[in-house]
Amino acid sequence: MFRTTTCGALRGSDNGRKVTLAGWVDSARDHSGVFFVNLRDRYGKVQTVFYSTMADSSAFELVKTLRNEDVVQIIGTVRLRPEGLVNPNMPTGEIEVEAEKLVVLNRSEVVPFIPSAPEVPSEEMRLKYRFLDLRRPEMQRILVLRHKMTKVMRDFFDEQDFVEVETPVLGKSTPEGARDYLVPSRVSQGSFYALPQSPQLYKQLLMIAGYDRYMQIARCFRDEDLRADRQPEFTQLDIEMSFIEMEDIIAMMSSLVQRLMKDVLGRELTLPIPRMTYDEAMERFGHDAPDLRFGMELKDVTDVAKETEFKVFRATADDGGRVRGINVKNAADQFSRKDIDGLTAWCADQFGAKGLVWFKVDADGKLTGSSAKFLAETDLERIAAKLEAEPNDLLLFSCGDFLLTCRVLNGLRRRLASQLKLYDPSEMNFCWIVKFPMFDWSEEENRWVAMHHPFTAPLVEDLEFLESDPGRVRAQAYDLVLNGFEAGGGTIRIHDAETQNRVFALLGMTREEAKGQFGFLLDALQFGAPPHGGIAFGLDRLVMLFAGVDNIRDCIAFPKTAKASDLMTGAPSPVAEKQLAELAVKVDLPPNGKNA
RNA sequence: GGAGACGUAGCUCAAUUGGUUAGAGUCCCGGACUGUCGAUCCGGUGGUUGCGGGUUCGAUUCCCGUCGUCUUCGCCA
Repeated sequence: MFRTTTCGALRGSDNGRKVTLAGWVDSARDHSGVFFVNLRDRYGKVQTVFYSTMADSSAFELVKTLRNEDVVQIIGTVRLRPEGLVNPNMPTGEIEVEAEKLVVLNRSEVVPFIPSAPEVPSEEMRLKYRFLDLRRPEMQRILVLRHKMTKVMRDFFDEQDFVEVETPVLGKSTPEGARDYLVPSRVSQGSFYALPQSPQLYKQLLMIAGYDRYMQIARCFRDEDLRADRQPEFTQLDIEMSFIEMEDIIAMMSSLVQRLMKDVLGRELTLPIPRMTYDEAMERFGHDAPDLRFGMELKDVTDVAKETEFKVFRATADDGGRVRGINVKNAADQFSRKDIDGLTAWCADQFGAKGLVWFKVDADGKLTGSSAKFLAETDLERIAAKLEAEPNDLLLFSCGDFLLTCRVLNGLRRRLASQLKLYDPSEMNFCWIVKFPMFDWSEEENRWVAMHHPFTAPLVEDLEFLESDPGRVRAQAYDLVLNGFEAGGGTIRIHDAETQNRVFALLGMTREEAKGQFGFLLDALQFGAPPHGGIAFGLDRLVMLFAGVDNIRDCIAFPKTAKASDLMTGAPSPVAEKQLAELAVKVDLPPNGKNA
């Protein structure tokens, strides 16, 4: 037997047990007559001790040659540590293993970095030597947490009669949505598969096929630029149900989240999860995924702006724009003029804000600041009242069209809350956002585009405006928000061909175009499609939030860099001419082609 | 596609307004030590300052380009 126990398992009660351990050398300490080796595996660490007086003297010579990350097997006896030498910082600190035999299973070269070192190496090093990085306890904690979460998900849905079905990875490219990853076909030269952005259409077809409760932990691909919380290859918990309404999905998923909180983090979550409409979220927080762990809500003062002579305010209001602001409570003394200029420049750079109007509240509750002199006393008082200004508050205002003020104030709100530590980072704050708009007007394409996807069902009460006032139509859509991140989202689908065709028409798609792209779905809708809907959670992001880390790469075993490359394997890479020839693919780099 | 930050020893970092031989910790090598646990102590090896160009008497430092990593805007139905 290679090992009779793991490195993290031994306790005082194992005193006297003869054990065989196997693992990596975490540290080796030479005290001449006594030699300590801390042995590590994914279950923990245990101290082993070698004495110069041990029976097998060759083992004592051998142990002196051990270096970090050598893989060894140690046979010995568990001993309670002598009095005063117990290490309370180690779970196995009550005991040590007195070695009798040492087998070197494999020597390690000198490692580029030591997994147990206190300083974390640069991310570049970690990604290049990911196998070493994954030896770090923090990475093991996250990957095990991820496993627990997917296990809870599978158990939960299994108990509710869901069926896990795998859908294809090689699929058909569709023009809507994100850029596709393409895979050339050898058998049909000149034709391409697309990797799925999500299993959306397949899961709807499964509903039509009668699998009324479907789940999948599905890999999805989107060839778009990356972010701290976005990878080109990511995982969704994908759900679809038949004969249900939005309330059923929300209840089901709320219950899952409650279970995850309980089983994974040991924390209670009281249901129901609060709800907010999209309009309310945009009005109060400037974003459709508001972070509700802190206040600093957006307040509108456009009506004051309309009546004032202060040009910045007045012009905005007269142009049909909005003047909105936030109150940074009790922070005026923490922001110098220079700091505020810094915030203004940041807003200009990040969101295209023309400027910020700011006031500080003095000890008498009066607004002061460079813009105060342009405003009448009564206007200042009205503004102060609307923002519930108190002495030493800092008020920041953004002027412009509604969406600009949303972007600017949401950005400021998040940045300042983080900077001023206005929330408990360990809080898990869930919220459902409902009643999203169906369509967005695209200036670029000069047409309406679907905000979710073109199979989303409109709210029944808004159906009548579908042609007359598309901007007014709201969708049967719902997002779960956790700590200001969109954790997941879903919709009730259109299940009749007539409504589907009306939506396609509004999106500027002819019947022929729709048929060409989604013909199989339109066909299927005519063969007995049940009412259905579903949702998908971003698993990597959910793990990130449950693990309390701020980076999705730490939640994926082998992630990609911001340029979508894998520093360990070197993917993507050029391929042999022969491979390209088989696929009838020609590489045509631009003259300044940056490709290697 | 745009913006910003960073790139110095194997690793983590320092280096004053641009100024002598680019330092420290760790790792590694050698030595000491019978109770350490981020061991300690003594000694030693280790550098094309990412790469290319420019300014300068002199560049880790300033400028331009380029590559890489990160953050972010656009983008992500």
